[in-house]
Amino acid sequence: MAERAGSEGGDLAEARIDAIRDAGLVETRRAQILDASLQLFLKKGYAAVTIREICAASGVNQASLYDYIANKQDILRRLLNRLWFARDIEGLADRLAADPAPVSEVLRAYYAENWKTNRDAILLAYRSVPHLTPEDRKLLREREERVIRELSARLAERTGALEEDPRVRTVSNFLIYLNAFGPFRDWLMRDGEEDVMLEMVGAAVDAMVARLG
Amino acid sequence: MAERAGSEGGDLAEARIDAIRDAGLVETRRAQILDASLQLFLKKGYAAVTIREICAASGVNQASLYDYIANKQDILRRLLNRLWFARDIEGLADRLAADPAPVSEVLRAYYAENWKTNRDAILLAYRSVPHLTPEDRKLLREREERVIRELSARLAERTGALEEDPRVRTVSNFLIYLNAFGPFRDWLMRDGEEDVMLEMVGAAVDAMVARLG
DNA sequence: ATAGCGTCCTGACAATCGTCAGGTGGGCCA
DNA sequence: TGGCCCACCTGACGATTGTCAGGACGCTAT
Repeated sequence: MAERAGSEGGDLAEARIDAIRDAGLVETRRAQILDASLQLFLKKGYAAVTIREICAASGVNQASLYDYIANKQDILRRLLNRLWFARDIEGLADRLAADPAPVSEVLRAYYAENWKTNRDAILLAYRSVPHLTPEDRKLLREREERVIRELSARLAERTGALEEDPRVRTVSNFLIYLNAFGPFRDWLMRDGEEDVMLEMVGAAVDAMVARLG
Repeated sequence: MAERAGSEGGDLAEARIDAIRDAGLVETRRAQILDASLQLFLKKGYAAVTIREICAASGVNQASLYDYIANKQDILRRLLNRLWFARDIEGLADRLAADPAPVSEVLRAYYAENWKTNRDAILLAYRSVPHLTPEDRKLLREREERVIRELSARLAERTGALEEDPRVRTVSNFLIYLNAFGPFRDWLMRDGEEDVMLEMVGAAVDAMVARLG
């Protein structure tokens, strides 16, 4: 009924289509479609983008498009699976578990690395929420909850705070929100201020983490 | 050519319509239309909401609607003027100038008061950006820039940092972003954690402000 | 060369969109 | 009571939407 990506499950259901036999071709064309769609969705918003625009930008014929994706919603779901559900924000928890450096340093390093990479994923996910079905929205939320829970566990472990302490959960939530600072504000931030941004965000993170001790 | 709201200018152009004589009635109907539209825009996103839905929700006839607003874009512009441009985030700078309490306390008090009030304005503005004309987008950005500039001036004044210091600008930007934390994450935060949230955010703000000294 | 098959594309569908012309009705003033 | 003005509404317009049936095309194997 639905193909599943390689991850541990929990991602959005992707329709199966078997009109085209050549699996490699399917992959190629789907990549074209998804790449073009992402650009357009980010620029104009999901609902304002037409199938015809996607076809023009991806070079896929309007009828052929439906040999590779089931419908417009299916494009969004595949994009979110590719960007959001496969995104390595969960790596933050793993890194806290593995890296013996001080918590605040681990966090700073993480932000410095991921700030720009996650940009598209964050913007697409936050802005697409209204266009998702309730079930898909639920899955998005559950993934966030899971990430926050893992992060909380590592954070408690490293700072000595209790995992049930609501402050731990709040800080976790906050750390993830901080990761979206760059993407959401880059219509205002100028180039070259990124190091300043990191320094100040780092200071904020330090303070919050210190409170947990 | 365009009505102007009472504020100091810089808001979005609203079309003038003179089909209806009774000014009070115009105000009433427009309020109905804008209230209904806001709910729908927040729930489904601007592009996905139809005029027919707005009419059904507001109780205004589909043809009569155009006696009170010029077109769909006009609704969004009026909403942003009412919510975003009239929003009192600028009050943060004023408050910093007037309140002799420590900077961090002033900030905490501000967040505590405005967290929920600005919710709709923030979500609508952030999510509507793709549906605005380039000119309107420019006005949104200019307003943010202005707010940040004023905030930077007060912040420099109070902390002794130089106004040209890029860290000041970054912290200002950050303070405004923080104001959107609640709205953006309330699909995850549970009720009753607001005080915890404020405590941790407060600690973060303290740390950043201290760095400016 | 020809048959067979898998991909691509022309062209169109029903539905829905934003918008509005033009008629209707009811209340107010003479 | 009659006329008029003004807000309301019916009904429809052209355009655009997501979707797809069915034919055209090109390749490969014989």
